[in-house]
Amino acid sequence: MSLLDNLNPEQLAAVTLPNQHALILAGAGSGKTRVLTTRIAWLIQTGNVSPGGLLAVTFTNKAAKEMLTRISAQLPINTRGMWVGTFHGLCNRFLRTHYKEAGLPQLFQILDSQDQLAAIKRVLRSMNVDEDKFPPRQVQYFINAAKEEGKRAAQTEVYDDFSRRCVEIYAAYEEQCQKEGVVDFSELLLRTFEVLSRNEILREHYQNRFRHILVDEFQDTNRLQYRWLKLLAGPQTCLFAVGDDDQSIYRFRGANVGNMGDFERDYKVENVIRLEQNYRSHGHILSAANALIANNAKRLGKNLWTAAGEGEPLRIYEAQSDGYEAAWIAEEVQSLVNDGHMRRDIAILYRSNAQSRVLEHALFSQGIPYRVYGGLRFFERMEIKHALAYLRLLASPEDDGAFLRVVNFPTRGIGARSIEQLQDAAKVHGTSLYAAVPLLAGKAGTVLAGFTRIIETLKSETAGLPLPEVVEHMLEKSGLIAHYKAERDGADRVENLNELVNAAASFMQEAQSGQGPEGEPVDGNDLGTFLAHAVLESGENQAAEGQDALQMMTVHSAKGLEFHAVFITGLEEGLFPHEQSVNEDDGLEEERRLMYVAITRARTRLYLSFAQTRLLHGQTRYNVASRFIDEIPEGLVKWLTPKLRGQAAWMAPASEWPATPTKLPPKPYVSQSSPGHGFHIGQNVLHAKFGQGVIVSSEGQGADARLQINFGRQGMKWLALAYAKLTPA
DNA sequence: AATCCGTCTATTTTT
DNA sequence: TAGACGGATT
Repeated sequence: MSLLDNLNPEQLAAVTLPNQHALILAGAGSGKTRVLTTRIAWLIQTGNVSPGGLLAVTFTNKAAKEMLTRISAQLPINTRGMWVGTFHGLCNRFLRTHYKEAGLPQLFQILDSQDQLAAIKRVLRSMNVDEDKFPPRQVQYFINAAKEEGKRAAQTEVYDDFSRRCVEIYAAYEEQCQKEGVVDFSELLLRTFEVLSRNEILREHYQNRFRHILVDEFQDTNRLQYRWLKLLAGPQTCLFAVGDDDQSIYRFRGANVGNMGDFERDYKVENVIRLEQNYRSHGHILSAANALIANNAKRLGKNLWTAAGEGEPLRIYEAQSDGYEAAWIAEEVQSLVNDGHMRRDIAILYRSNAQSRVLEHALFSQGIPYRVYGGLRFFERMEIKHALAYLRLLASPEDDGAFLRVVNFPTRGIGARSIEQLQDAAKVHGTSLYAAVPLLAGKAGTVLAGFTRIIETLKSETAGLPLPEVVEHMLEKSGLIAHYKAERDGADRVENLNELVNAAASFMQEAQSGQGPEGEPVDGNDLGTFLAHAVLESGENQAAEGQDALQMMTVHSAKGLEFHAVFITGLEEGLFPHEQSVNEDDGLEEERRLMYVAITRARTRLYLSFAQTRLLHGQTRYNVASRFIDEIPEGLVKWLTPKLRGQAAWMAPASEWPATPTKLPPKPYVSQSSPGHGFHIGQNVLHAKFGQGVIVSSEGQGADARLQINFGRQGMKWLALAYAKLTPA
């Protein structure tokens, strides 16, 4: 069996491309990962390159891991020596090796976004900056945006008072990080980039080493990442970029689709290979996706096709309210399960996390097991962050962030006054907080010395111990376990802390088996390596797999996944496309790409649903169906509810009604709020012809608002507010 | 040091 | 509506 068996002509062309730069436009479900890994295997097998000459970069650890597994499955070689990992993981590896050239301490610590925010808050406080005028989050965004443009504070341009001050804060933040020996996520990239730019010897070394650089999800790269790639790629390096501009959905975090076009131009790419055969979805689903995305103007161009049949039409459901929508979905899921489908092969997708609530409620009351993706991950939990802070102090006492986090946690009578004195002393002597402790006299000095003694004792007691035992020891001696055991709802936290010991154990095990997270053996006993691992790979953001459960997630997190049946919910103007995106430059097109991603997740069955009314932020909103529904050709869809322009579904004759959910949500929706005009739901009104009635529901806003009114004997009517002469009764 | 209360805010997310 | 956060209270 050859590597190249069963590849289609385009895949084959991509895999066996001679040594040159290449851009692969890989549509959804077109076998992108397979091409990437087979290309690597092929390059090695044909002797084009040795594993050490390969660099493959991804965005997520999951993708990197998957790539390594698949390469190993295809080739009986050791993947050791190959650089496969995330941008951040690879930069970390580089900086650990060349810490001197990078001007970093050997055991530099990595800050995650939370830590970074805390560090920025400290800077703001030390500079006496008004946090109302300069919200820490905004400053964080500013700094990261600058770094992702490759700019230091000195090079960051200023256009107003706000940005001027932000640049000053940026400069102070840089200085603080340097002093404390910490590095944030974007710093990993920028620092590596700078070292490579300025150090010719190193640059040439790596340029000579890496003969082939492969990039996954190229449409998601930001400007700095692209420049980083350009720097690593020497005259003899072939760049192989795989991406899909139609699936570019991360502009909001700096992704620059333009990199694809730039790459084509910068490297005079002769071969743009399109992978357009889709192996995932049935015909109607693909046609819907193609038709929808054709509404975007800025595209490189691509049309998916499948050898599979047309399959079923897309099913569209219009619900009276979000509650009804959820109840209907729950019933439909149950009937799919009754038909023998696994719950894990069914997904409910939504645009924003807030939508999961109603859905969860309906699923819960029908007793359908489900898993919601997103939320806190293991290494981001408070108790874990505390534990890691103790470990960080063991590894590097200069880490003021870690120091402040746990100096008084669990509480040991070290108040704000003591900390303030300590900070002053540290500032005067130019030392870290930890090193400044012996400088303090009096009560503050005593209590603080008590803390450093704990750390010192811990350090000597754990010297030479295996990592899991170090962690176990730390949990005891720090008092963390005791603290959470004493706390009312601390049981889960204690469990998580114990899980940290297991995490350390399995980290070591993985390290000893020769496969570090980046594919190279690591010193499994190295506390510093474990800490970096914890930050860079903060773990699954979902608890135990366990039973067969329905999958719930945002459309963003569904990217790259596929399911037998998919529900795309909340397809309403304002929600999907989101109202905030519509104002953004290119926002609508990105929303459409998001919808494209959502549609292409489905293999055989796709449901689209929307609700006339939705409770959002404690207010009832009256919604119109999403324009994306209109963009799907009629011939591909089947309306489960009567398609009535602007009319409520329940106005249709009973015969046309779909099966009503048997279990309705407990409270459909009750609202007294009004959408802009003077009338509200439940209000009694008088009409010249129909007499007295009560407002049942409404839709639209302002001048084109329409009200549904129950006139009792005269029946239910929809009236346009602008024409019906209504008076409050 | 812990608890309470008012205020604010509310797309999308990986590293 | 609900959650997170900061400041004030006990």
